[in-house]
Amino acid sequence: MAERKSPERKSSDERRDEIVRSTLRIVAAKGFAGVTLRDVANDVGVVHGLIRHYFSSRDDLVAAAFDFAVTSELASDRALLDGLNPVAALAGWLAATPEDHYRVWIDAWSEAERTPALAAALDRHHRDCEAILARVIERVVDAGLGASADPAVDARLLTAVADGVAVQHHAVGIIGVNEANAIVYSVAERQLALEPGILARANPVPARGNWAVAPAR
Amino acid sequence: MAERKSPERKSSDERRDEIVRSTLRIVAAKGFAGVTLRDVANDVGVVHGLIRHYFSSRDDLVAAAFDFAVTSELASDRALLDGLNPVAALAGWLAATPEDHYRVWIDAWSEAERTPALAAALDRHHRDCEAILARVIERVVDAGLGASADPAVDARLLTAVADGVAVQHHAVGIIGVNEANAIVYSVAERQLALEPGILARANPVPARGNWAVAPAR
DNA sequence: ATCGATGTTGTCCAACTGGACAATAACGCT
DNA sequence: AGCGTTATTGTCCAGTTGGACAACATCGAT
Repeated sequence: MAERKSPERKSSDERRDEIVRSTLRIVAAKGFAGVTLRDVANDVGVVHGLIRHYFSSRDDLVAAAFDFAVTSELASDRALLDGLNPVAALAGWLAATPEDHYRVWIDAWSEAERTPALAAALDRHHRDCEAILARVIERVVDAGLGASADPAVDARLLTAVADGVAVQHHAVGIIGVNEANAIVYSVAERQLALEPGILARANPVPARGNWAVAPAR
Repeated sequence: MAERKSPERKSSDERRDEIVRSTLRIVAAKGFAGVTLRDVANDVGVVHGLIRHYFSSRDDLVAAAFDFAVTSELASDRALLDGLNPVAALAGWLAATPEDHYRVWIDAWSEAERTPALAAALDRHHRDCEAILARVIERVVDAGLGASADPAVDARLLTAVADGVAVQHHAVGIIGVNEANAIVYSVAERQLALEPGILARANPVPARGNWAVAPAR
């Protein structure tokens, strides 16, 4: 319409990725419900009409953002855990995760009820998480360090415990990171018949996190 | 301004209560972030200006609604649990709760980050929950049916587990009510050295719930 | 009976929302 | 070089939002 400068045109995939990352930044600041096309556009540095060019609706954008966050998060976790010994991997997976990353999950739990696409992604990725943990448990058992009647069942149990502890830690703020880890570790050691204290001594590298909510701008 | 009929004037407290209950109905449908003064006003059957007459801001309204929901919920729970034997009380408290009630908590976890008043209420009521559970644990121990090195610590642990399981059940939908109860009960029995299966056999009355999200209108 | 306090209404507003779309500019292909 | 595709922009829109406020109605106290 008006003057037209040089709009620094980017490839489709690149721009799409940029938009998704900006959306995650907005989500971190205002939650899924607080995402507006204009905020995202402003963060990317484009006009809000362009967002619609890439995502047919706001819901599409929100669901894509969550999916991207978790997919990349889990991919890097898988790689990290594979390089550790079984006990360290277990301790790392169960360890408290960075605030930013869990907030996305908590927001998603809340928002999923009203966003079917988000609910579907949530179900999928929770199963992924359980599967990853089940595999780690199997490795622990195979190494003769613990016991599990059914790794899948124990994984489901421990996933629930880890999520609950994360809520108390991140959302409620009623417990600190040390207490959070202590709770999860004590339940896990008891459930898997591990030597008490072995998980804390594993000095775990907290897993998770690579979609990097960049400097807040 | 225009004609003035008979506005069916209500007492201040009555109206306030009405507004809070309507707000909770909106929260159940759209989450805390989805509460608008106009929706609430429409549900009550008044003009949106009146809501502001009672609550100085939208945030005030939201925080008051959560506070009311949980306060009344916990009050009725306390009364219910006191009338049960220790094991039944424990089983009842840990049992899966109605969907409506947990959704409010999940939404609050998500929204608390951006609403200080909500965060304060959340912290307060989570401590209440822990205290209630700690008391039940003490009764179980006093009755000689279980053991606890520190009821407060165990209460904190089991609260986290119950919340995590509730997330998996209500928000993610990955487990059913039976599996949810089975997980919480197994952890509790192990943690408190209870006879395995005793909680499930207690045939618990699921506690919680009296602020009654009325028929959806 | 009078009057101040307050419950209640209607109406206004500036800001913001998601969506739509025509115009334009850069690109990829032949 | 020409042409179709598409990334990108600016602008419009109808709807909704939280907030403000003057006018009016009802009540309780005196």
